[in-house]
Amino acid sequence: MDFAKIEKKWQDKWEKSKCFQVKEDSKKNKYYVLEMYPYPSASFLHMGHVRNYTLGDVYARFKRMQGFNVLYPMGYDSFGLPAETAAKKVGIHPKKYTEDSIKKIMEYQKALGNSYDWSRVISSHEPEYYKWNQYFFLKLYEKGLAYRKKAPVNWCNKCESVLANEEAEGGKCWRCGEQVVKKDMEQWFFKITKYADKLLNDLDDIDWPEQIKTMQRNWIGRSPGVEIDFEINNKKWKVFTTRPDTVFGVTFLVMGIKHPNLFDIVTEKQKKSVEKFLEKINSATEEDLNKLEKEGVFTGSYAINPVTGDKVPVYASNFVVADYGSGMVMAVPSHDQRDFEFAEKYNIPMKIVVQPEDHLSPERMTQAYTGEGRLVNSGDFDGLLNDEAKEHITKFLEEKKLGKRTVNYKIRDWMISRQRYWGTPIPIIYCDKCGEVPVPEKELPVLLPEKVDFKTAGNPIATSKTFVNVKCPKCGGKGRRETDTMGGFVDSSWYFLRYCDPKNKTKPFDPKKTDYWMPVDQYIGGAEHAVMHLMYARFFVKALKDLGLTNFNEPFRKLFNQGIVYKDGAKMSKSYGNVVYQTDISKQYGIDTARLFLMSVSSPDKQMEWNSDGVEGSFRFIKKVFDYVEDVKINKTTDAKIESKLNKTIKQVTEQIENFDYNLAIIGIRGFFDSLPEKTSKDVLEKFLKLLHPFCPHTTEELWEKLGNKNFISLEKWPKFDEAKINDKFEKQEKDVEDLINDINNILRIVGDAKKKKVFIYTLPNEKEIYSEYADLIKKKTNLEVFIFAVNDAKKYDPENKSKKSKPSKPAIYLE
RNA sequence: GCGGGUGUGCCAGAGUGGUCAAAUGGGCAGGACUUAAGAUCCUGUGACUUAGUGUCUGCGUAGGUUCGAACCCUAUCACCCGCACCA
Repeated sequence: MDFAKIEKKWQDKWEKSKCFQVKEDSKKNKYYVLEMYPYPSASFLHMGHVRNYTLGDVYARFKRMQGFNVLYPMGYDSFGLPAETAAKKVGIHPKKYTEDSIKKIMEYQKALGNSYDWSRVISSHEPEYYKWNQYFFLKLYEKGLAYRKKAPVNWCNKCESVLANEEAEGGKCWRCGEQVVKKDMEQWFFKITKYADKLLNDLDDIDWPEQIKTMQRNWIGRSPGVEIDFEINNKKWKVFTTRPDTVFGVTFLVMGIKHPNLFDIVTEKQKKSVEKFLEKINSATEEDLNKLEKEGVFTGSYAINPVTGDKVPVYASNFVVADYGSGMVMAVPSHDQRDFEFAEKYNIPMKIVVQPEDHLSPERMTQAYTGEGRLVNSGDFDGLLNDEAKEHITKFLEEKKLGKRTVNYKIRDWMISRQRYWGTPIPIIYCDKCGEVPVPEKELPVLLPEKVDFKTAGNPIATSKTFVNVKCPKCGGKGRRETDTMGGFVDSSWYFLRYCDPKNKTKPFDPKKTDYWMPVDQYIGGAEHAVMHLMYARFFVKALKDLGLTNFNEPFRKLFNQGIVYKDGAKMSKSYGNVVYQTDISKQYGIDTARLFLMSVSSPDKQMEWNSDGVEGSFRFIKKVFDYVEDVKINKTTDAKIESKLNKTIKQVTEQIENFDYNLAIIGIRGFFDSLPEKTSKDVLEKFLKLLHPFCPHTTEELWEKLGNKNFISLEKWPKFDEAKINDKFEKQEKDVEDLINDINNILRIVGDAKKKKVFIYTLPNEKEIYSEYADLIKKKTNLEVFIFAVNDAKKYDPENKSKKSKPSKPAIYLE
């Protein structure tokens, strides 16, 4: 079996025949299988990649054989930092670096034998692709969904450059080691928050792992509550709370120290101490900030509690997030742990307003009470269960115009701008007269300048004068082009749409085509994208729908998270130095072995420990199949036993592949193969090959051809099972025979006498025929000469009269 | 701290109330074949016991529910992954 030759042969044939290229066909049901497109940073594939791609290919091949029109494309997420870093370090242009990598990766991917439609390859760094990023940006900008505002970025003073989070790890600049500071700079955003509710609610309609949905729900962080007006120095300030039931217990207010209007309420007298406090917090490094406990400072002002009229002090503290809610909270130390800790530290009194059965008293409390109880010290609301009181007090506040219901979200707008070269230029021009001016659509794409200086600090793109200095599209005056580029998540938010129509020159895609193919039926990728890519892509699709460009709500109907491949206790990756390359295995055993092995060791959604030992087993199996099919004698008929087992196997394997229980499916296929007799029918063989095909496409194509078929097994119909042919009687028989064999072997072991050469089996008269059918098997498994008698057989050989022990399904045994 | 997950035999990994001493593969041991090695095939692989039997121990640890638990519940430990003061 020359697997290298076989692989090459079929990969060439597939490519030449274009058999995996698809087009829209209204007569056929479509199925869109997609793996998250890879970032082409590494020019090799390791077992983690092979596992991921095989996972998708098995599904695509399975669905194709089931008669679906399967779209299964591949492409490259080719913009991004690593290429730029390489350019700076080694002096290779990111474009060359990227395109070289893509070439290599593609070569390795093709060697996997996956059934991609290679005519649809896209790379996001190509102008034909990123042009449409710019187009979408302009559309979103028109609708007010793209906007610019100040936001903090990582900044290195020495390099005078913005740093990506990865470059600012540990709060130090990766290049010079300088302390990284947070600096407010103008940044571009997409208004994902506008879609918060849709993003949350539509999760119910998609078939994703619960874990990912939960992560997205938490990330969106919807919390309904009330905004209450507190008066400070005769001015109303809004305060958001989810616990209006505790409003009578407010003993102080806290404003976030980053609140833009903090100094409006700081009194002259307190100014110095507030400033000192801010200085202290600001000088702390990013790392220390996370460990910092709740600290605060009195602002000098007092607020009036709208329901009690009490005057309570207003503090500023680091524990309040300035850009959530109103950036200020009402503190109820008796019923909120954070407020409790703060109050203890600064000796602020507390007031109990929710009283549980076992009475609380402020003196004895060691932590806040956040449970259920009845209201006390709350005026007319006393006696209500606090849960009911929430609603009553909210109504009261609304009636008295002291507050109103609102919903807050944790999710923030999506910051898309990067002060980086290797990305899509943002199509905006700044003009002294006209301000921020979008580039007219017909001037797209705004090409990324190739000749830039990677040596100087800052964003390399800014070194291209021809790029930066342009005329204002509005007034023709002097303009300056935006030098920020879009982060890579913009690219990956719609690439699955481009696959539907990858060569379209006039539009990002033809809606007729996306309407046919979308949504992606089965998306496959790592869980690490739970709240980034998967959220952005959902937002994008929803926004595009509102722009009238598409007709569907969700991009990915089903999602499957593959498990990570580990080795020596760490995730397989180049940086850990524990990679096993695709070629390490394929050279020695062939790629089908690698595929089969990876799919059989464990459930695909679980992490797995790489262990090369097991590969042998998969290799042996493929070899056995190969030898068997080459030498098998073809029988015209098939006996009912095999027929039953075959149909049962088809039934189970079909279900198992559908549910991604690939490991179990393979066990079933192997089990069926083991039960094949020396002679078998072509039909059985062909069905068996079809079941195996998604896992071992090359081997099965080769054997399919050997059986005299001229077409591709890849395009054959998935076998159907016939429930009527499944007969459990055979299974019972098999089990009985197996028991018998075990018994014989058991006796052999007990007597410890290797001299036994013959086994005499005494069955009930009506069972003799059944056991006789298995005589060969019994011989094989016991290594004894087999004689089978019915108990009433007058001529039977039975010197010890064992035959009287015979029972139904349990023949008697005598060894000699 | 919160949320999610995992913990099974020498190893990897199935199994989620009885049919479980626990699939499948690997490793290891023994046997067949062979001049030999390899390949292939068969058997065994918790303990004790037994002409095909029976008993005990056992699925992170400790309890509980049940006629019955690897599987359900409670507590606990370990590891992994997210989020991280969101009022």
